[in-house]
Amino acid sequence: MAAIVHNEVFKALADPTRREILRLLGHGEQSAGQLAERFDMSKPSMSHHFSVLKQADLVQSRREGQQIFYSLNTTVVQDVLTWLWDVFGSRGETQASRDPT
Amino acid sequence: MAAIVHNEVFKALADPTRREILRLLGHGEQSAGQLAERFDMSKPSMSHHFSVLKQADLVQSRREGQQIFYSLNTTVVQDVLTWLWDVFGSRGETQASRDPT
DNA sequence: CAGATAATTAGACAGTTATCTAAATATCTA
DNA sequence: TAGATATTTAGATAACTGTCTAATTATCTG
Repeated sequence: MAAIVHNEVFKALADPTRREILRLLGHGEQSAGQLAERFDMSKPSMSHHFSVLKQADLVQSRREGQQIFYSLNTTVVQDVLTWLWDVFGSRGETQASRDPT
Repeated sequence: MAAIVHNEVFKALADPTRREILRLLGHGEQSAGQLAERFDMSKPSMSHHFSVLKQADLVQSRREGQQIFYSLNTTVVQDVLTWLWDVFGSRGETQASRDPT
């Protein structure tokens, strides 16, 4: 049940643009173009952010014709929540197994 | 209830050393020296990490004689949990208040 | 006060990251 | 196949970050 959270996940969350992308994807999947037009940033830069999120396994992608649709991968974020809860949430309670990073 | 999480908080969590510091502080407050001797890293480097954590308001410090004791600031992490939950936690369930945009 | 201890600040440096423009790849349609 | 559209890849660069050593500050004690 360890819920290992790789460093990539935290690094991916460290950028405000990427967090905003995740928040938008919270409304449902969107194409790269749809996402990109919401930001004042070049498309290659946006593509870079998609890549980081994908590498962290925070999002999934699917091609449909010329477009690529991104969506949240909620299970990984469950792991982040678990990590945070493990460190901060159980203050003063029984110390179960603890997972390094 | 918005639970604004500053960028500093996520940037602070992006480093594995800092996450380990937080984890250790989960057992209770510790002095800078006690924490530092757990890591294969110079004391100034550790001090830098303490500073980042403090700036993010993830930890608090208190001086006792020559030593400075650090402890978790759990309320800020509650905000992180809330942010994550807001984005990822309620997928597919009853749609409570969700941030517009 | 002088010396010891605990911790931080200052400054330098290597590695990483976010961003851009230009070029390439993939797909659709006429 | 040629052209249009959607997206990524390549390469460059400025800014940021983590680390170190050396120096400084703060506190305690004889």
